[in-house]
This record gives sequence, C-alpha cells and structure tokens, in this order.
Amino acid sequence: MNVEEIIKTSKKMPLESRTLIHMTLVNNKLNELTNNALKPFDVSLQQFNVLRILRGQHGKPANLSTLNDRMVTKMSNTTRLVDKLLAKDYVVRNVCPSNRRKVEILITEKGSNALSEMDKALAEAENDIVKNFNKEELEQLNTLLDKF
Amino acid sequence: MNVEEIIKTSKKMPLESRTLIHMTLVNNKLNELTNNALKPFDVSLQQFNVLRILRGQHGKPANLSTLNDRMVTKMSNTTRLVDKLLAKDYVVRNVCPSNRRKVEILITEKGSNALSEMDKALAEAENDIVKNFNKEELEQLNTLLDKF
DNA sequence: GACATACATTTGTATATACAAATATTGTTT
DNA sequence: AAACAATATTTGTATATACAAATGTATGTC
Repeated sequence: MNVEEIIKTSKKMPLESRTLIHMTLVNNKLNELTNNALKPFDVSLQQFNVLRILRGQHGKPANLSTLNDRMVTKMSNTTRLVDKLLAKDYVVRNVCPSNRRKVEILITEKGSNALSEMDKALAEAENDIVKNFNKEELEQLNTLLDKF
Repeated sequence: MNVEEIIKTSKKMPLESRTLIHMTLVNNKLNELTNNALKPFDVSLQQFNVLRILRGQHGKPANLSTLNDRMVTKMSNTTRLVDKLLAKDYVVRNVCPSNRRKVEILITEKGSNALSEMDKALAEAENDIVKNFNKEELEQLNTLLDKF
C-alpha cells in the first residue's frame, strides 16, 4: 500500500499525519474486504459480531447492554441491529422474566448454522488480509497498536 | 489499550483475528478523537479533508472527480458533501466553462480562515494521539501497515 | 448531422448510525 | 404506599453513506 499514491499527493507529509492517514486507509481496506466476505450472507459485520457474541454465550441468553459491552464497535442502537437478525430468524428475543426491563436474546439453530458458514468465509478473508505478515510481525504490530 | 478488556472477553483469540479487532478498536478511537477535535467547527472529518484538498490547489479549481480521487476515504457522494460546505460558504461551485459536465470548486476566504483554525485543533489532537510513539516506532508502524 | 457511447455530476432510495427523548420497570427514600 | 431516582430498552429524528438510476454534456463514427 502506497499512501501517497492512493491519495494522489506528491507532498511530503509529517510522519504523524501520515501514520494516521495510513491507519485510515488500511482500515477502509479491511472493512471493505470483511464486508465483501459477508455480503453473500446478507449480514453486516456488526450483525455478524452480535451472532458470534451470542454463540459465545453457549445457550445463556444475553441482554442488549451486555451485547453492546462486548461489541467491537459500540453502537448507539443495538435494538435495531437485533431487529435485523430477528427478521432473518437468526435470533429470538424475549422479555426477561426476572426483570422485565431487560430482554433475553438467544441465537437460533438457523442462526448458528448460518454463522458456521460465515465463519469460514471470514476466516478465509482474514487469512488473505494478513498473508504478508509472519507471526513476529503480527506481534510487533499488536504491541505498537497498544500505544494508541 | 487492552483488547480483551474492551470487548470483555476472557478467551484467547488467534493472533490474526486479534490483530484485525485491534485495528478496528484503534481506528474507532482515532475517529472519535479527530471528530471531537472538529466538532466545535461543525464539520465532519470528510468535509475537513475536502477543504484541505482545495487549499492544496492554490487557487486552481478542483472538480468532483479529482476531489474524490484525493480523499482519504472515498465517498460515493461527493456532491452532497460539497453541498454542506457550500451551505457554510466555505466553498463556491461553478459549472466549468470549457466542459460543462464538470464543476469547478474553490475554497473561499471564509473557508480558508475556518480551515486555519481547524488545522490547529487537529494538529493538537494528532499530537495527543501519537504522544506515546517515538519517531522510530512511527516508522516501524508505517512499515508494518504497508504489508496490508 | 444523427446516433451511440463515454463522461461528470446529480438525484432517488434504502440502509446505517448518532444522539436525544420517551417509555416501562425496578429500586430507594421518606 | 407515594414520590423520586436509576436502569434497560425503544422510538423519533437528523445526518451519513452506499448504490443505482437519471440527467446533461461531450466525443467519435457512420
């Protein structure tokens, strides 16, 4: 990836600015690739992540606030995100009997099966994304990212 | 930044997945910080970038497609982005006399002045964002990012 | 010059997201 | 128990973005 070429500039940027632009460019690319991998399944990356969180609950229902806590990209509107999954019958939503303010969200078998397929597609995309990195470089990158 | 803590998971993730989640988390943070820095000026990061591109033209007008080429995050709708800047009198837009399909967009003096103020706010935010990095580490990060 | 094609931008529409206010339920105080 | 505050979610509204179709203009070919 050549930063200057992508944004068509010949100017020398301060290293600080260049780094931030670089981060944005990479992230755009990653988003595009992961969203493309999920496109055949008609779910967004956010929806996919919610499904994964629900699977990680192993049958224990999750309510909206815990879902939101565990999401990579926190949303202001998890209700409507779950609505989308509900419409696809990937999850069920019930009022929590012990505390009727809460809702209990569970992944369905249909959701689990679909998720397994998505997993494969996403794992493939992920491997492709990091194909130029070796283990050491990935660790180095993680260490550097921690400085943000 | 502790990835596991932020998404409240105790599970050990594969390094590849962890890296991508890490990238997303950092990028969310960077977006938040830069958008916050621009909030007092009532412009989005996208609008700010368009203004910077226009300034870089040094009086030479830019049309929509060149704007789009040079944007860090390519938008499908630069027309409406420019509309927002137009409404604030930060730019002017005219039909190109030599080729009436094109438009010529220029930054106004009001836009330039506002941009100078935004620059300060953003430079401050940028410095704060990279404050834990030294020059060598920034270079290392840029090298690693190129592998994506 | 009529016709098809390519180009640059605009518009329409659907979906996504941010933010604030509204609703419903529970817990606490007096 | 009435009043108030706290919690969890939902709804309303404004804005952002993606994608496709429509519009207007220019260019090349017969």
